[in-house]
Amino acid sequence: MDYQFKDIEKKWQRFWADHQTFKAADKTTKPKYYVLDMFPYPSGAGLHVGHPLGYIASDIFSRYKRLKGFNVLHPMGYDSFGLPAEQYAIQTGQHPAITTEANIATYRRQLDQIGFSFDWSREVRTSSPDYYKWTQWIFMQLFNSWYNKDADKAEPISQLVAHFEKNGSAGINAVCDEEILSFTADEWKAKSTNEQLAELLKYRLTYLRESTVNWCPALGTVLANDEVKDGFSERGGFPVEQKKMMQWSMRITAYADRLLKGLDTIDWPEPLKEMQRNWIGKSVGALVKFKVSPLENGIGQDEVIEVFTTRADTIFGTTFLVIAPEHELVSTLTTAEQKAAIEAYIAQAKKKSELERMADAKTVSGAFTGSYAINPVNGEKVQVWIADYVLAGYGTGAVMAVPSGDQRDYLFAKQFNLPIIPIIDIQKIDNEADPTKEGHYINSGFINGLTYKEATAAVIAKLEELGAGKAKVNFRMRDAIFGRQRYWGEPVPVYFKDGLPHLIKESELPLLLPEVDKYLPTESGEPPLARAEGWKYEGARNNSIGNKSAKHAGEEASNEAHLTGAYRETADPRYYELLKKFSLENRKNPTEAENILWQLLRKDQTGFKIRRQHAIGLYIADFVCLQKGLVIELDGNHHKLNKEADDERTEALNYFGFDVIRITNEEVLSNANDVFEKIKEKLAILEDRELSPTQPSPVGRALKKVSPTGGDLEGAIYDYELSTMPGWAGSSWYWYRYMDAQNQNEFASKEAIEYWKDVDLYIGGSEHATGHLLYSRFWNKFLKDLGLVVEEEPFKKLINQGMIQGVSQKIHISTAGKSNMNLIDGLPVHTQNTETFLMSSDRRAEMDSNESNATKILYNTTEHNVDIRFVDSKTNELNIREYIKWRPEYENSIFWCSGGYWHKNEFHEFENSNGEKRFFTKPEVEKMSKSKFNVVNPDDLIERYGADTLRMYEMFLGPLEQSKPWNTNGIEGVFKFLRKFWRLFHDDAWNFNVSTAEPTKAELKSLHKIIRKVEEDIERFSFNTSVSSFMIAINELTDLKCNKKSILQDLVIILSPYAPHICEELWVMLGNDAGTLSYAPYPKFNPQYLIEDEYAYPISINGKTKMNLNISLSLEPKEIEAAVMANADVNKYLDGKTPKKVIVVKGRIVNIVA
RNA sequence: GCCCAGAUGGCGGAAUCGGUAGACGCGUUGGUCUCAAACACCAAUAACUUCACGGUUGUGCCGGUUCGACCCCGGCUCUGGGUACCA
Repeated sequence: MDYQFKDIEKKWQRFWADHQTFKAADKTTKPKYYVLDMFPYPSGAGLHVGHPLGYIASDIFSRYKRLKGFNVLHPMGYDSFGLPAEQYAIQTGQHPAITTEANIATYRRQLDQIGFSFDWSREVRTSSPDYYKWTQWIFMQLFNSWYNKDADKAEPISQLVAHFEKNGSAGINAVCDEEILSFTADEWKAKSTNEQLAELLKYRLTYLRESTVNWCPALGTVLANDEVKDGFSERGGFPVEQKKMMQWSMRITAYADRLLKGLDTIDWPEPLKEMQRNWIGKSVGALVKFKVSPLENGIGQDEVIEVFTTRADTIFGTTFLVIAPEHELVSTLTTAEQKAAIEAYIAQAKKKSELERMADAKTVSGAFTGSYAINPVNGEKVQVWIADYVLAGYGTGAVMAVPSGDQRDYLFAKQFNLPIIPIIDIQKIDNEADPTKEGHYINSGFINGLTYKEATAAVIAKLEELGAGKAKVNFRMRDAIFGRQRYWGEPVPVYFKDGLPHLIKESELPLLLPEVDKYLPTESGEPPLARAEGWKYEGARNNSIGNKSAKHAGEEASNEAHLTGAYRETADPRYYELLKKFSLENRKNPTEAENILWQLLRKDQTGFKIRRQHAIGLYIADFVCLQKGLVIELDGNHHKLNKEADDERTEALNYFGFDVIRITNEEVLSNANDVFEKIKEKLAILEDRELSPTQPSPVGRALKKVSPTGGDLEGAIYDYELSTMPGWAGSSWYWYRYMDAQNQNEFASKEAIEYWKDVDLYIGGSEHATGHLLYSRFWNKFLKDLGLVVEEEPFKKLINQGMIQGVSQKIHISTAGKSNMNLIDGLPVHTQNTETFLMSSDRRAEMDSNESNATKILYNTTEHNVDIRFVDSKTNELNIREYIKWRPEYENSIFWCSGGYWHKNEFHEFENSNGEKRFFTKPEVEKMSKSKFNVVNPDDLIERYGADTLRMYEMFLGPLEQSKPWNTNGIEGVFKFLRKFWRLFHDDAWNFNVSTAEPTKAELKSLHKIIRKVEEDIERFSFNTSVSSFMIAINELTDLKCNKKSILQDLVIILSPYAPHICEELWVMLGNDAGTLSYAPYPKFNPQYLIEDEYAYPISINGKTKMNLNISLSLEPKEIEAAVMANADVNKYLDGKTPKKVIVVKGRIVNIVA
């Protein structure tokens, strides 16, 4: 039978699934090999041909390693939390879990039909509670750890507490916040629990702090630095602004040095390592303190400006200081005369958006504060300026400006006429700064005459002696923000009590993601999780609730409230005592109006319970009916509030779900009964308020329940953290889960981790360079510090597969729509109000190069993408009929070619034209994407050629690591190759026909050439060249008419990683057991078969090859030279000249210098 | 601006250690088969030149090292990626 790829592929895919052929063993004597693909996000768009590229490479490698006798772990799963599903949920109301599920199904179907050898029994999904339980668990370990710089590793926070109890804060060398307290052991013990917790938060590896974040209003979330491009969100391209928010952060900076050093130990592409190095941004320099020269009024006394510099050696060239506009000393240092200028500058700098600042990078701006600082090494007074080229977030937010050595300082000095002092003898500073480190110092006090190295050491020593500075290493990398104001992510296993974060119990994991009515922030800007009803942590009840999920605890609480009818309201606990005091005082001293109204409202006279002076959030309502959610406010002399404040109260109360009616004191005093009736009416029409006493406060999340008149409800319910973890949380440890995916007790067992250790080969895109790949290394190092994993680096060898771009087809369409064209005397002519025209690319090019600008303007067109289905990829000819079906608005349009035009399916030829009748589009390489209509779907190709052809063709395209445009044109060549391979096993009538005869020398040579070649190629990940070699081998064997079983069987094994389906089929036809091919031993290369007696030496004269000469390989160079010189043809080329020299490289070449 | 990677026929690419540049595939051209088309098969295919044998040029550009350079060195140009007032 001919090669029936469809049946074969289906059959074997089912066989592999049914027999779990690729299940990795847990206990084995085989050496392990772990091949991993970067975690895919299952997007709704499905796969295009670019996606499987890396998977095919890793699959070939995995299959190859199995043949080589390794126990291979090659898993696949889904990074299934993330923005696209959530965006879709917002638009459609569809739960992201459902969308995700559907996307995964599509993804899986597409993966399966390519024939990957994944061990699906280990599949993981980050959005599954079984999985994110452990993401939350790792978060808890981070929370419970601090970084001990002396030990250079993370340690349990309990060790830190033990130290505090014994020695106080002395002797601790930690990576922590800047504002830590100093205390003795006794002082520590005297602190309240909350004070202690607040202090410990400054040390924890995951901690809360107010950070300036990239806030994207359109997405309603905070973005990581690498998710922001040029002031816009990478996803969606929405504007991003800076905003201060309380955020969870990860103290990745603790690991900065180890992350940097580790790069030298791993086999990754150099550009990728370089990106990480830049991102970490280590700079070695010094911290220098400049004392502020006090003003006449004494202001600035004792103030010090700290600067960071990498060129301490240039300190004598400092002619002014520049501090960031946001620097904390700006207001202190600004003199009265300069105040206006400084304020104006700050206002202007604030207004500038990120984008404008970037566009503006060349213009120099700044303002003088009026103050001076003193250079510690020479006592000179220098001016202190502010300028936005100094960034508040880097170093100390202040620089010592050395205009002779730093270009930005130089431009600044020129702009504002500040002095420029040369400090190195060979410095050339006439036109620009010269940052040289060569030469000897001048104008530099005690370092005059020294060289760079000597000077740097001398300056730092001097600074230390003066107490004015010290050597310091600075990192560009910032701690990573670890919260997203989003729904579709892991909940943070934290609740708040007294405004402080506490972990839930380990036994309560996973903290399930609650259901919400909408996937949007609340009206007050709280994250979507604030919408979850009854989603609260119930502290005191925990013991009785036991292991039940926290969501259940919340439900129970609200059920109970229903039973008792207890409508209760939340007061802000931070102000609870104060609020209680005020409300009691108010109650004791009511105004006259209040008193009158209270007599009418009390004791259920309205039919409902009314409370007075009751705290809600930060406010004390005059009267409130909690059941109906009605607040009655008395305005007048009592409150002395202006209208604005009243409105604010109303808004806040509305937010809590209350209606507010306002009554003036006069109304009550003049006619109390009318007011009473009005209130009764209002109460009658209002529905009962929903029993969800859980709305968060806009003033703070740390709410707890208090009774209406005060008094803490014991066993209170606490708020959970409402933000969720960022996308990188789940992917920062997933490779460990694959080692032991079903484990219910640990994220992975010790045995599994000790066996699999790390990823031997990791394949994926370089877009993860500063995100996933950095965070993963960070978490891995942390887990290692805790003794949970064994390797310092998780990904030993990494390969970036290149991007596959699409080829778009562009069409030129008249700009102004139906206004530009008419047909006059059979020629398209520009007039008004007629038809659109479309221009063939050759016509457009012709017009652009030959005709006047006026014509070009007249026939102005814009480029539009055409679906590539309507274009012949070889000729770029557009199928106009099909195109019109797709875009019916162009049904009556004119399709203008170089030799005429098409109109309503008729071609009108121009007179005397020899131009084209065909309508061409313009191909252009760009990103493959649905919106560009240039997506090539692997499903279509598999339908036409089969998975084996697709796999081999993707590899054949070119080097794995190189980016390249997809072009389907060559795929037939690969298909032909497979068919030719199939043919080797069959006679002319397609009957299976294999001979058991002994192979010939030539056949063995072909076989062993390919065995060695493929082995070498796979080991260096050069898959494209091995496909070529297969073609050569099959061509050779076809020429030899080889159908020897011993040759073909080995060939089946070595080809099977590339084209597994056809090989499985042939393997069985050759008489082997089904399913044994995947673990067959790789054929052993025998160099004996390649030994030659003769070699066709290329003979070159002066380096130019002229001819080949067969010479025995046993001859030595001298003999070869003699043989060559004796040859008649060689002498013909020499044309009588005597050679000056003859170079002979045995087995390589002969070169005659004439 | 800085850092990194790359540039080879009409196209994708090969040349693994400084040793025959253009393997393999696509496309194109010619041929066989066919009533015809498709498929399949055979042959040619870097450019220039020559009826042909052959000759000349040729791996982005300029120069160097070497018996010999796509490969090593120096200086540029262009393309792609990363990154940015980082002190």
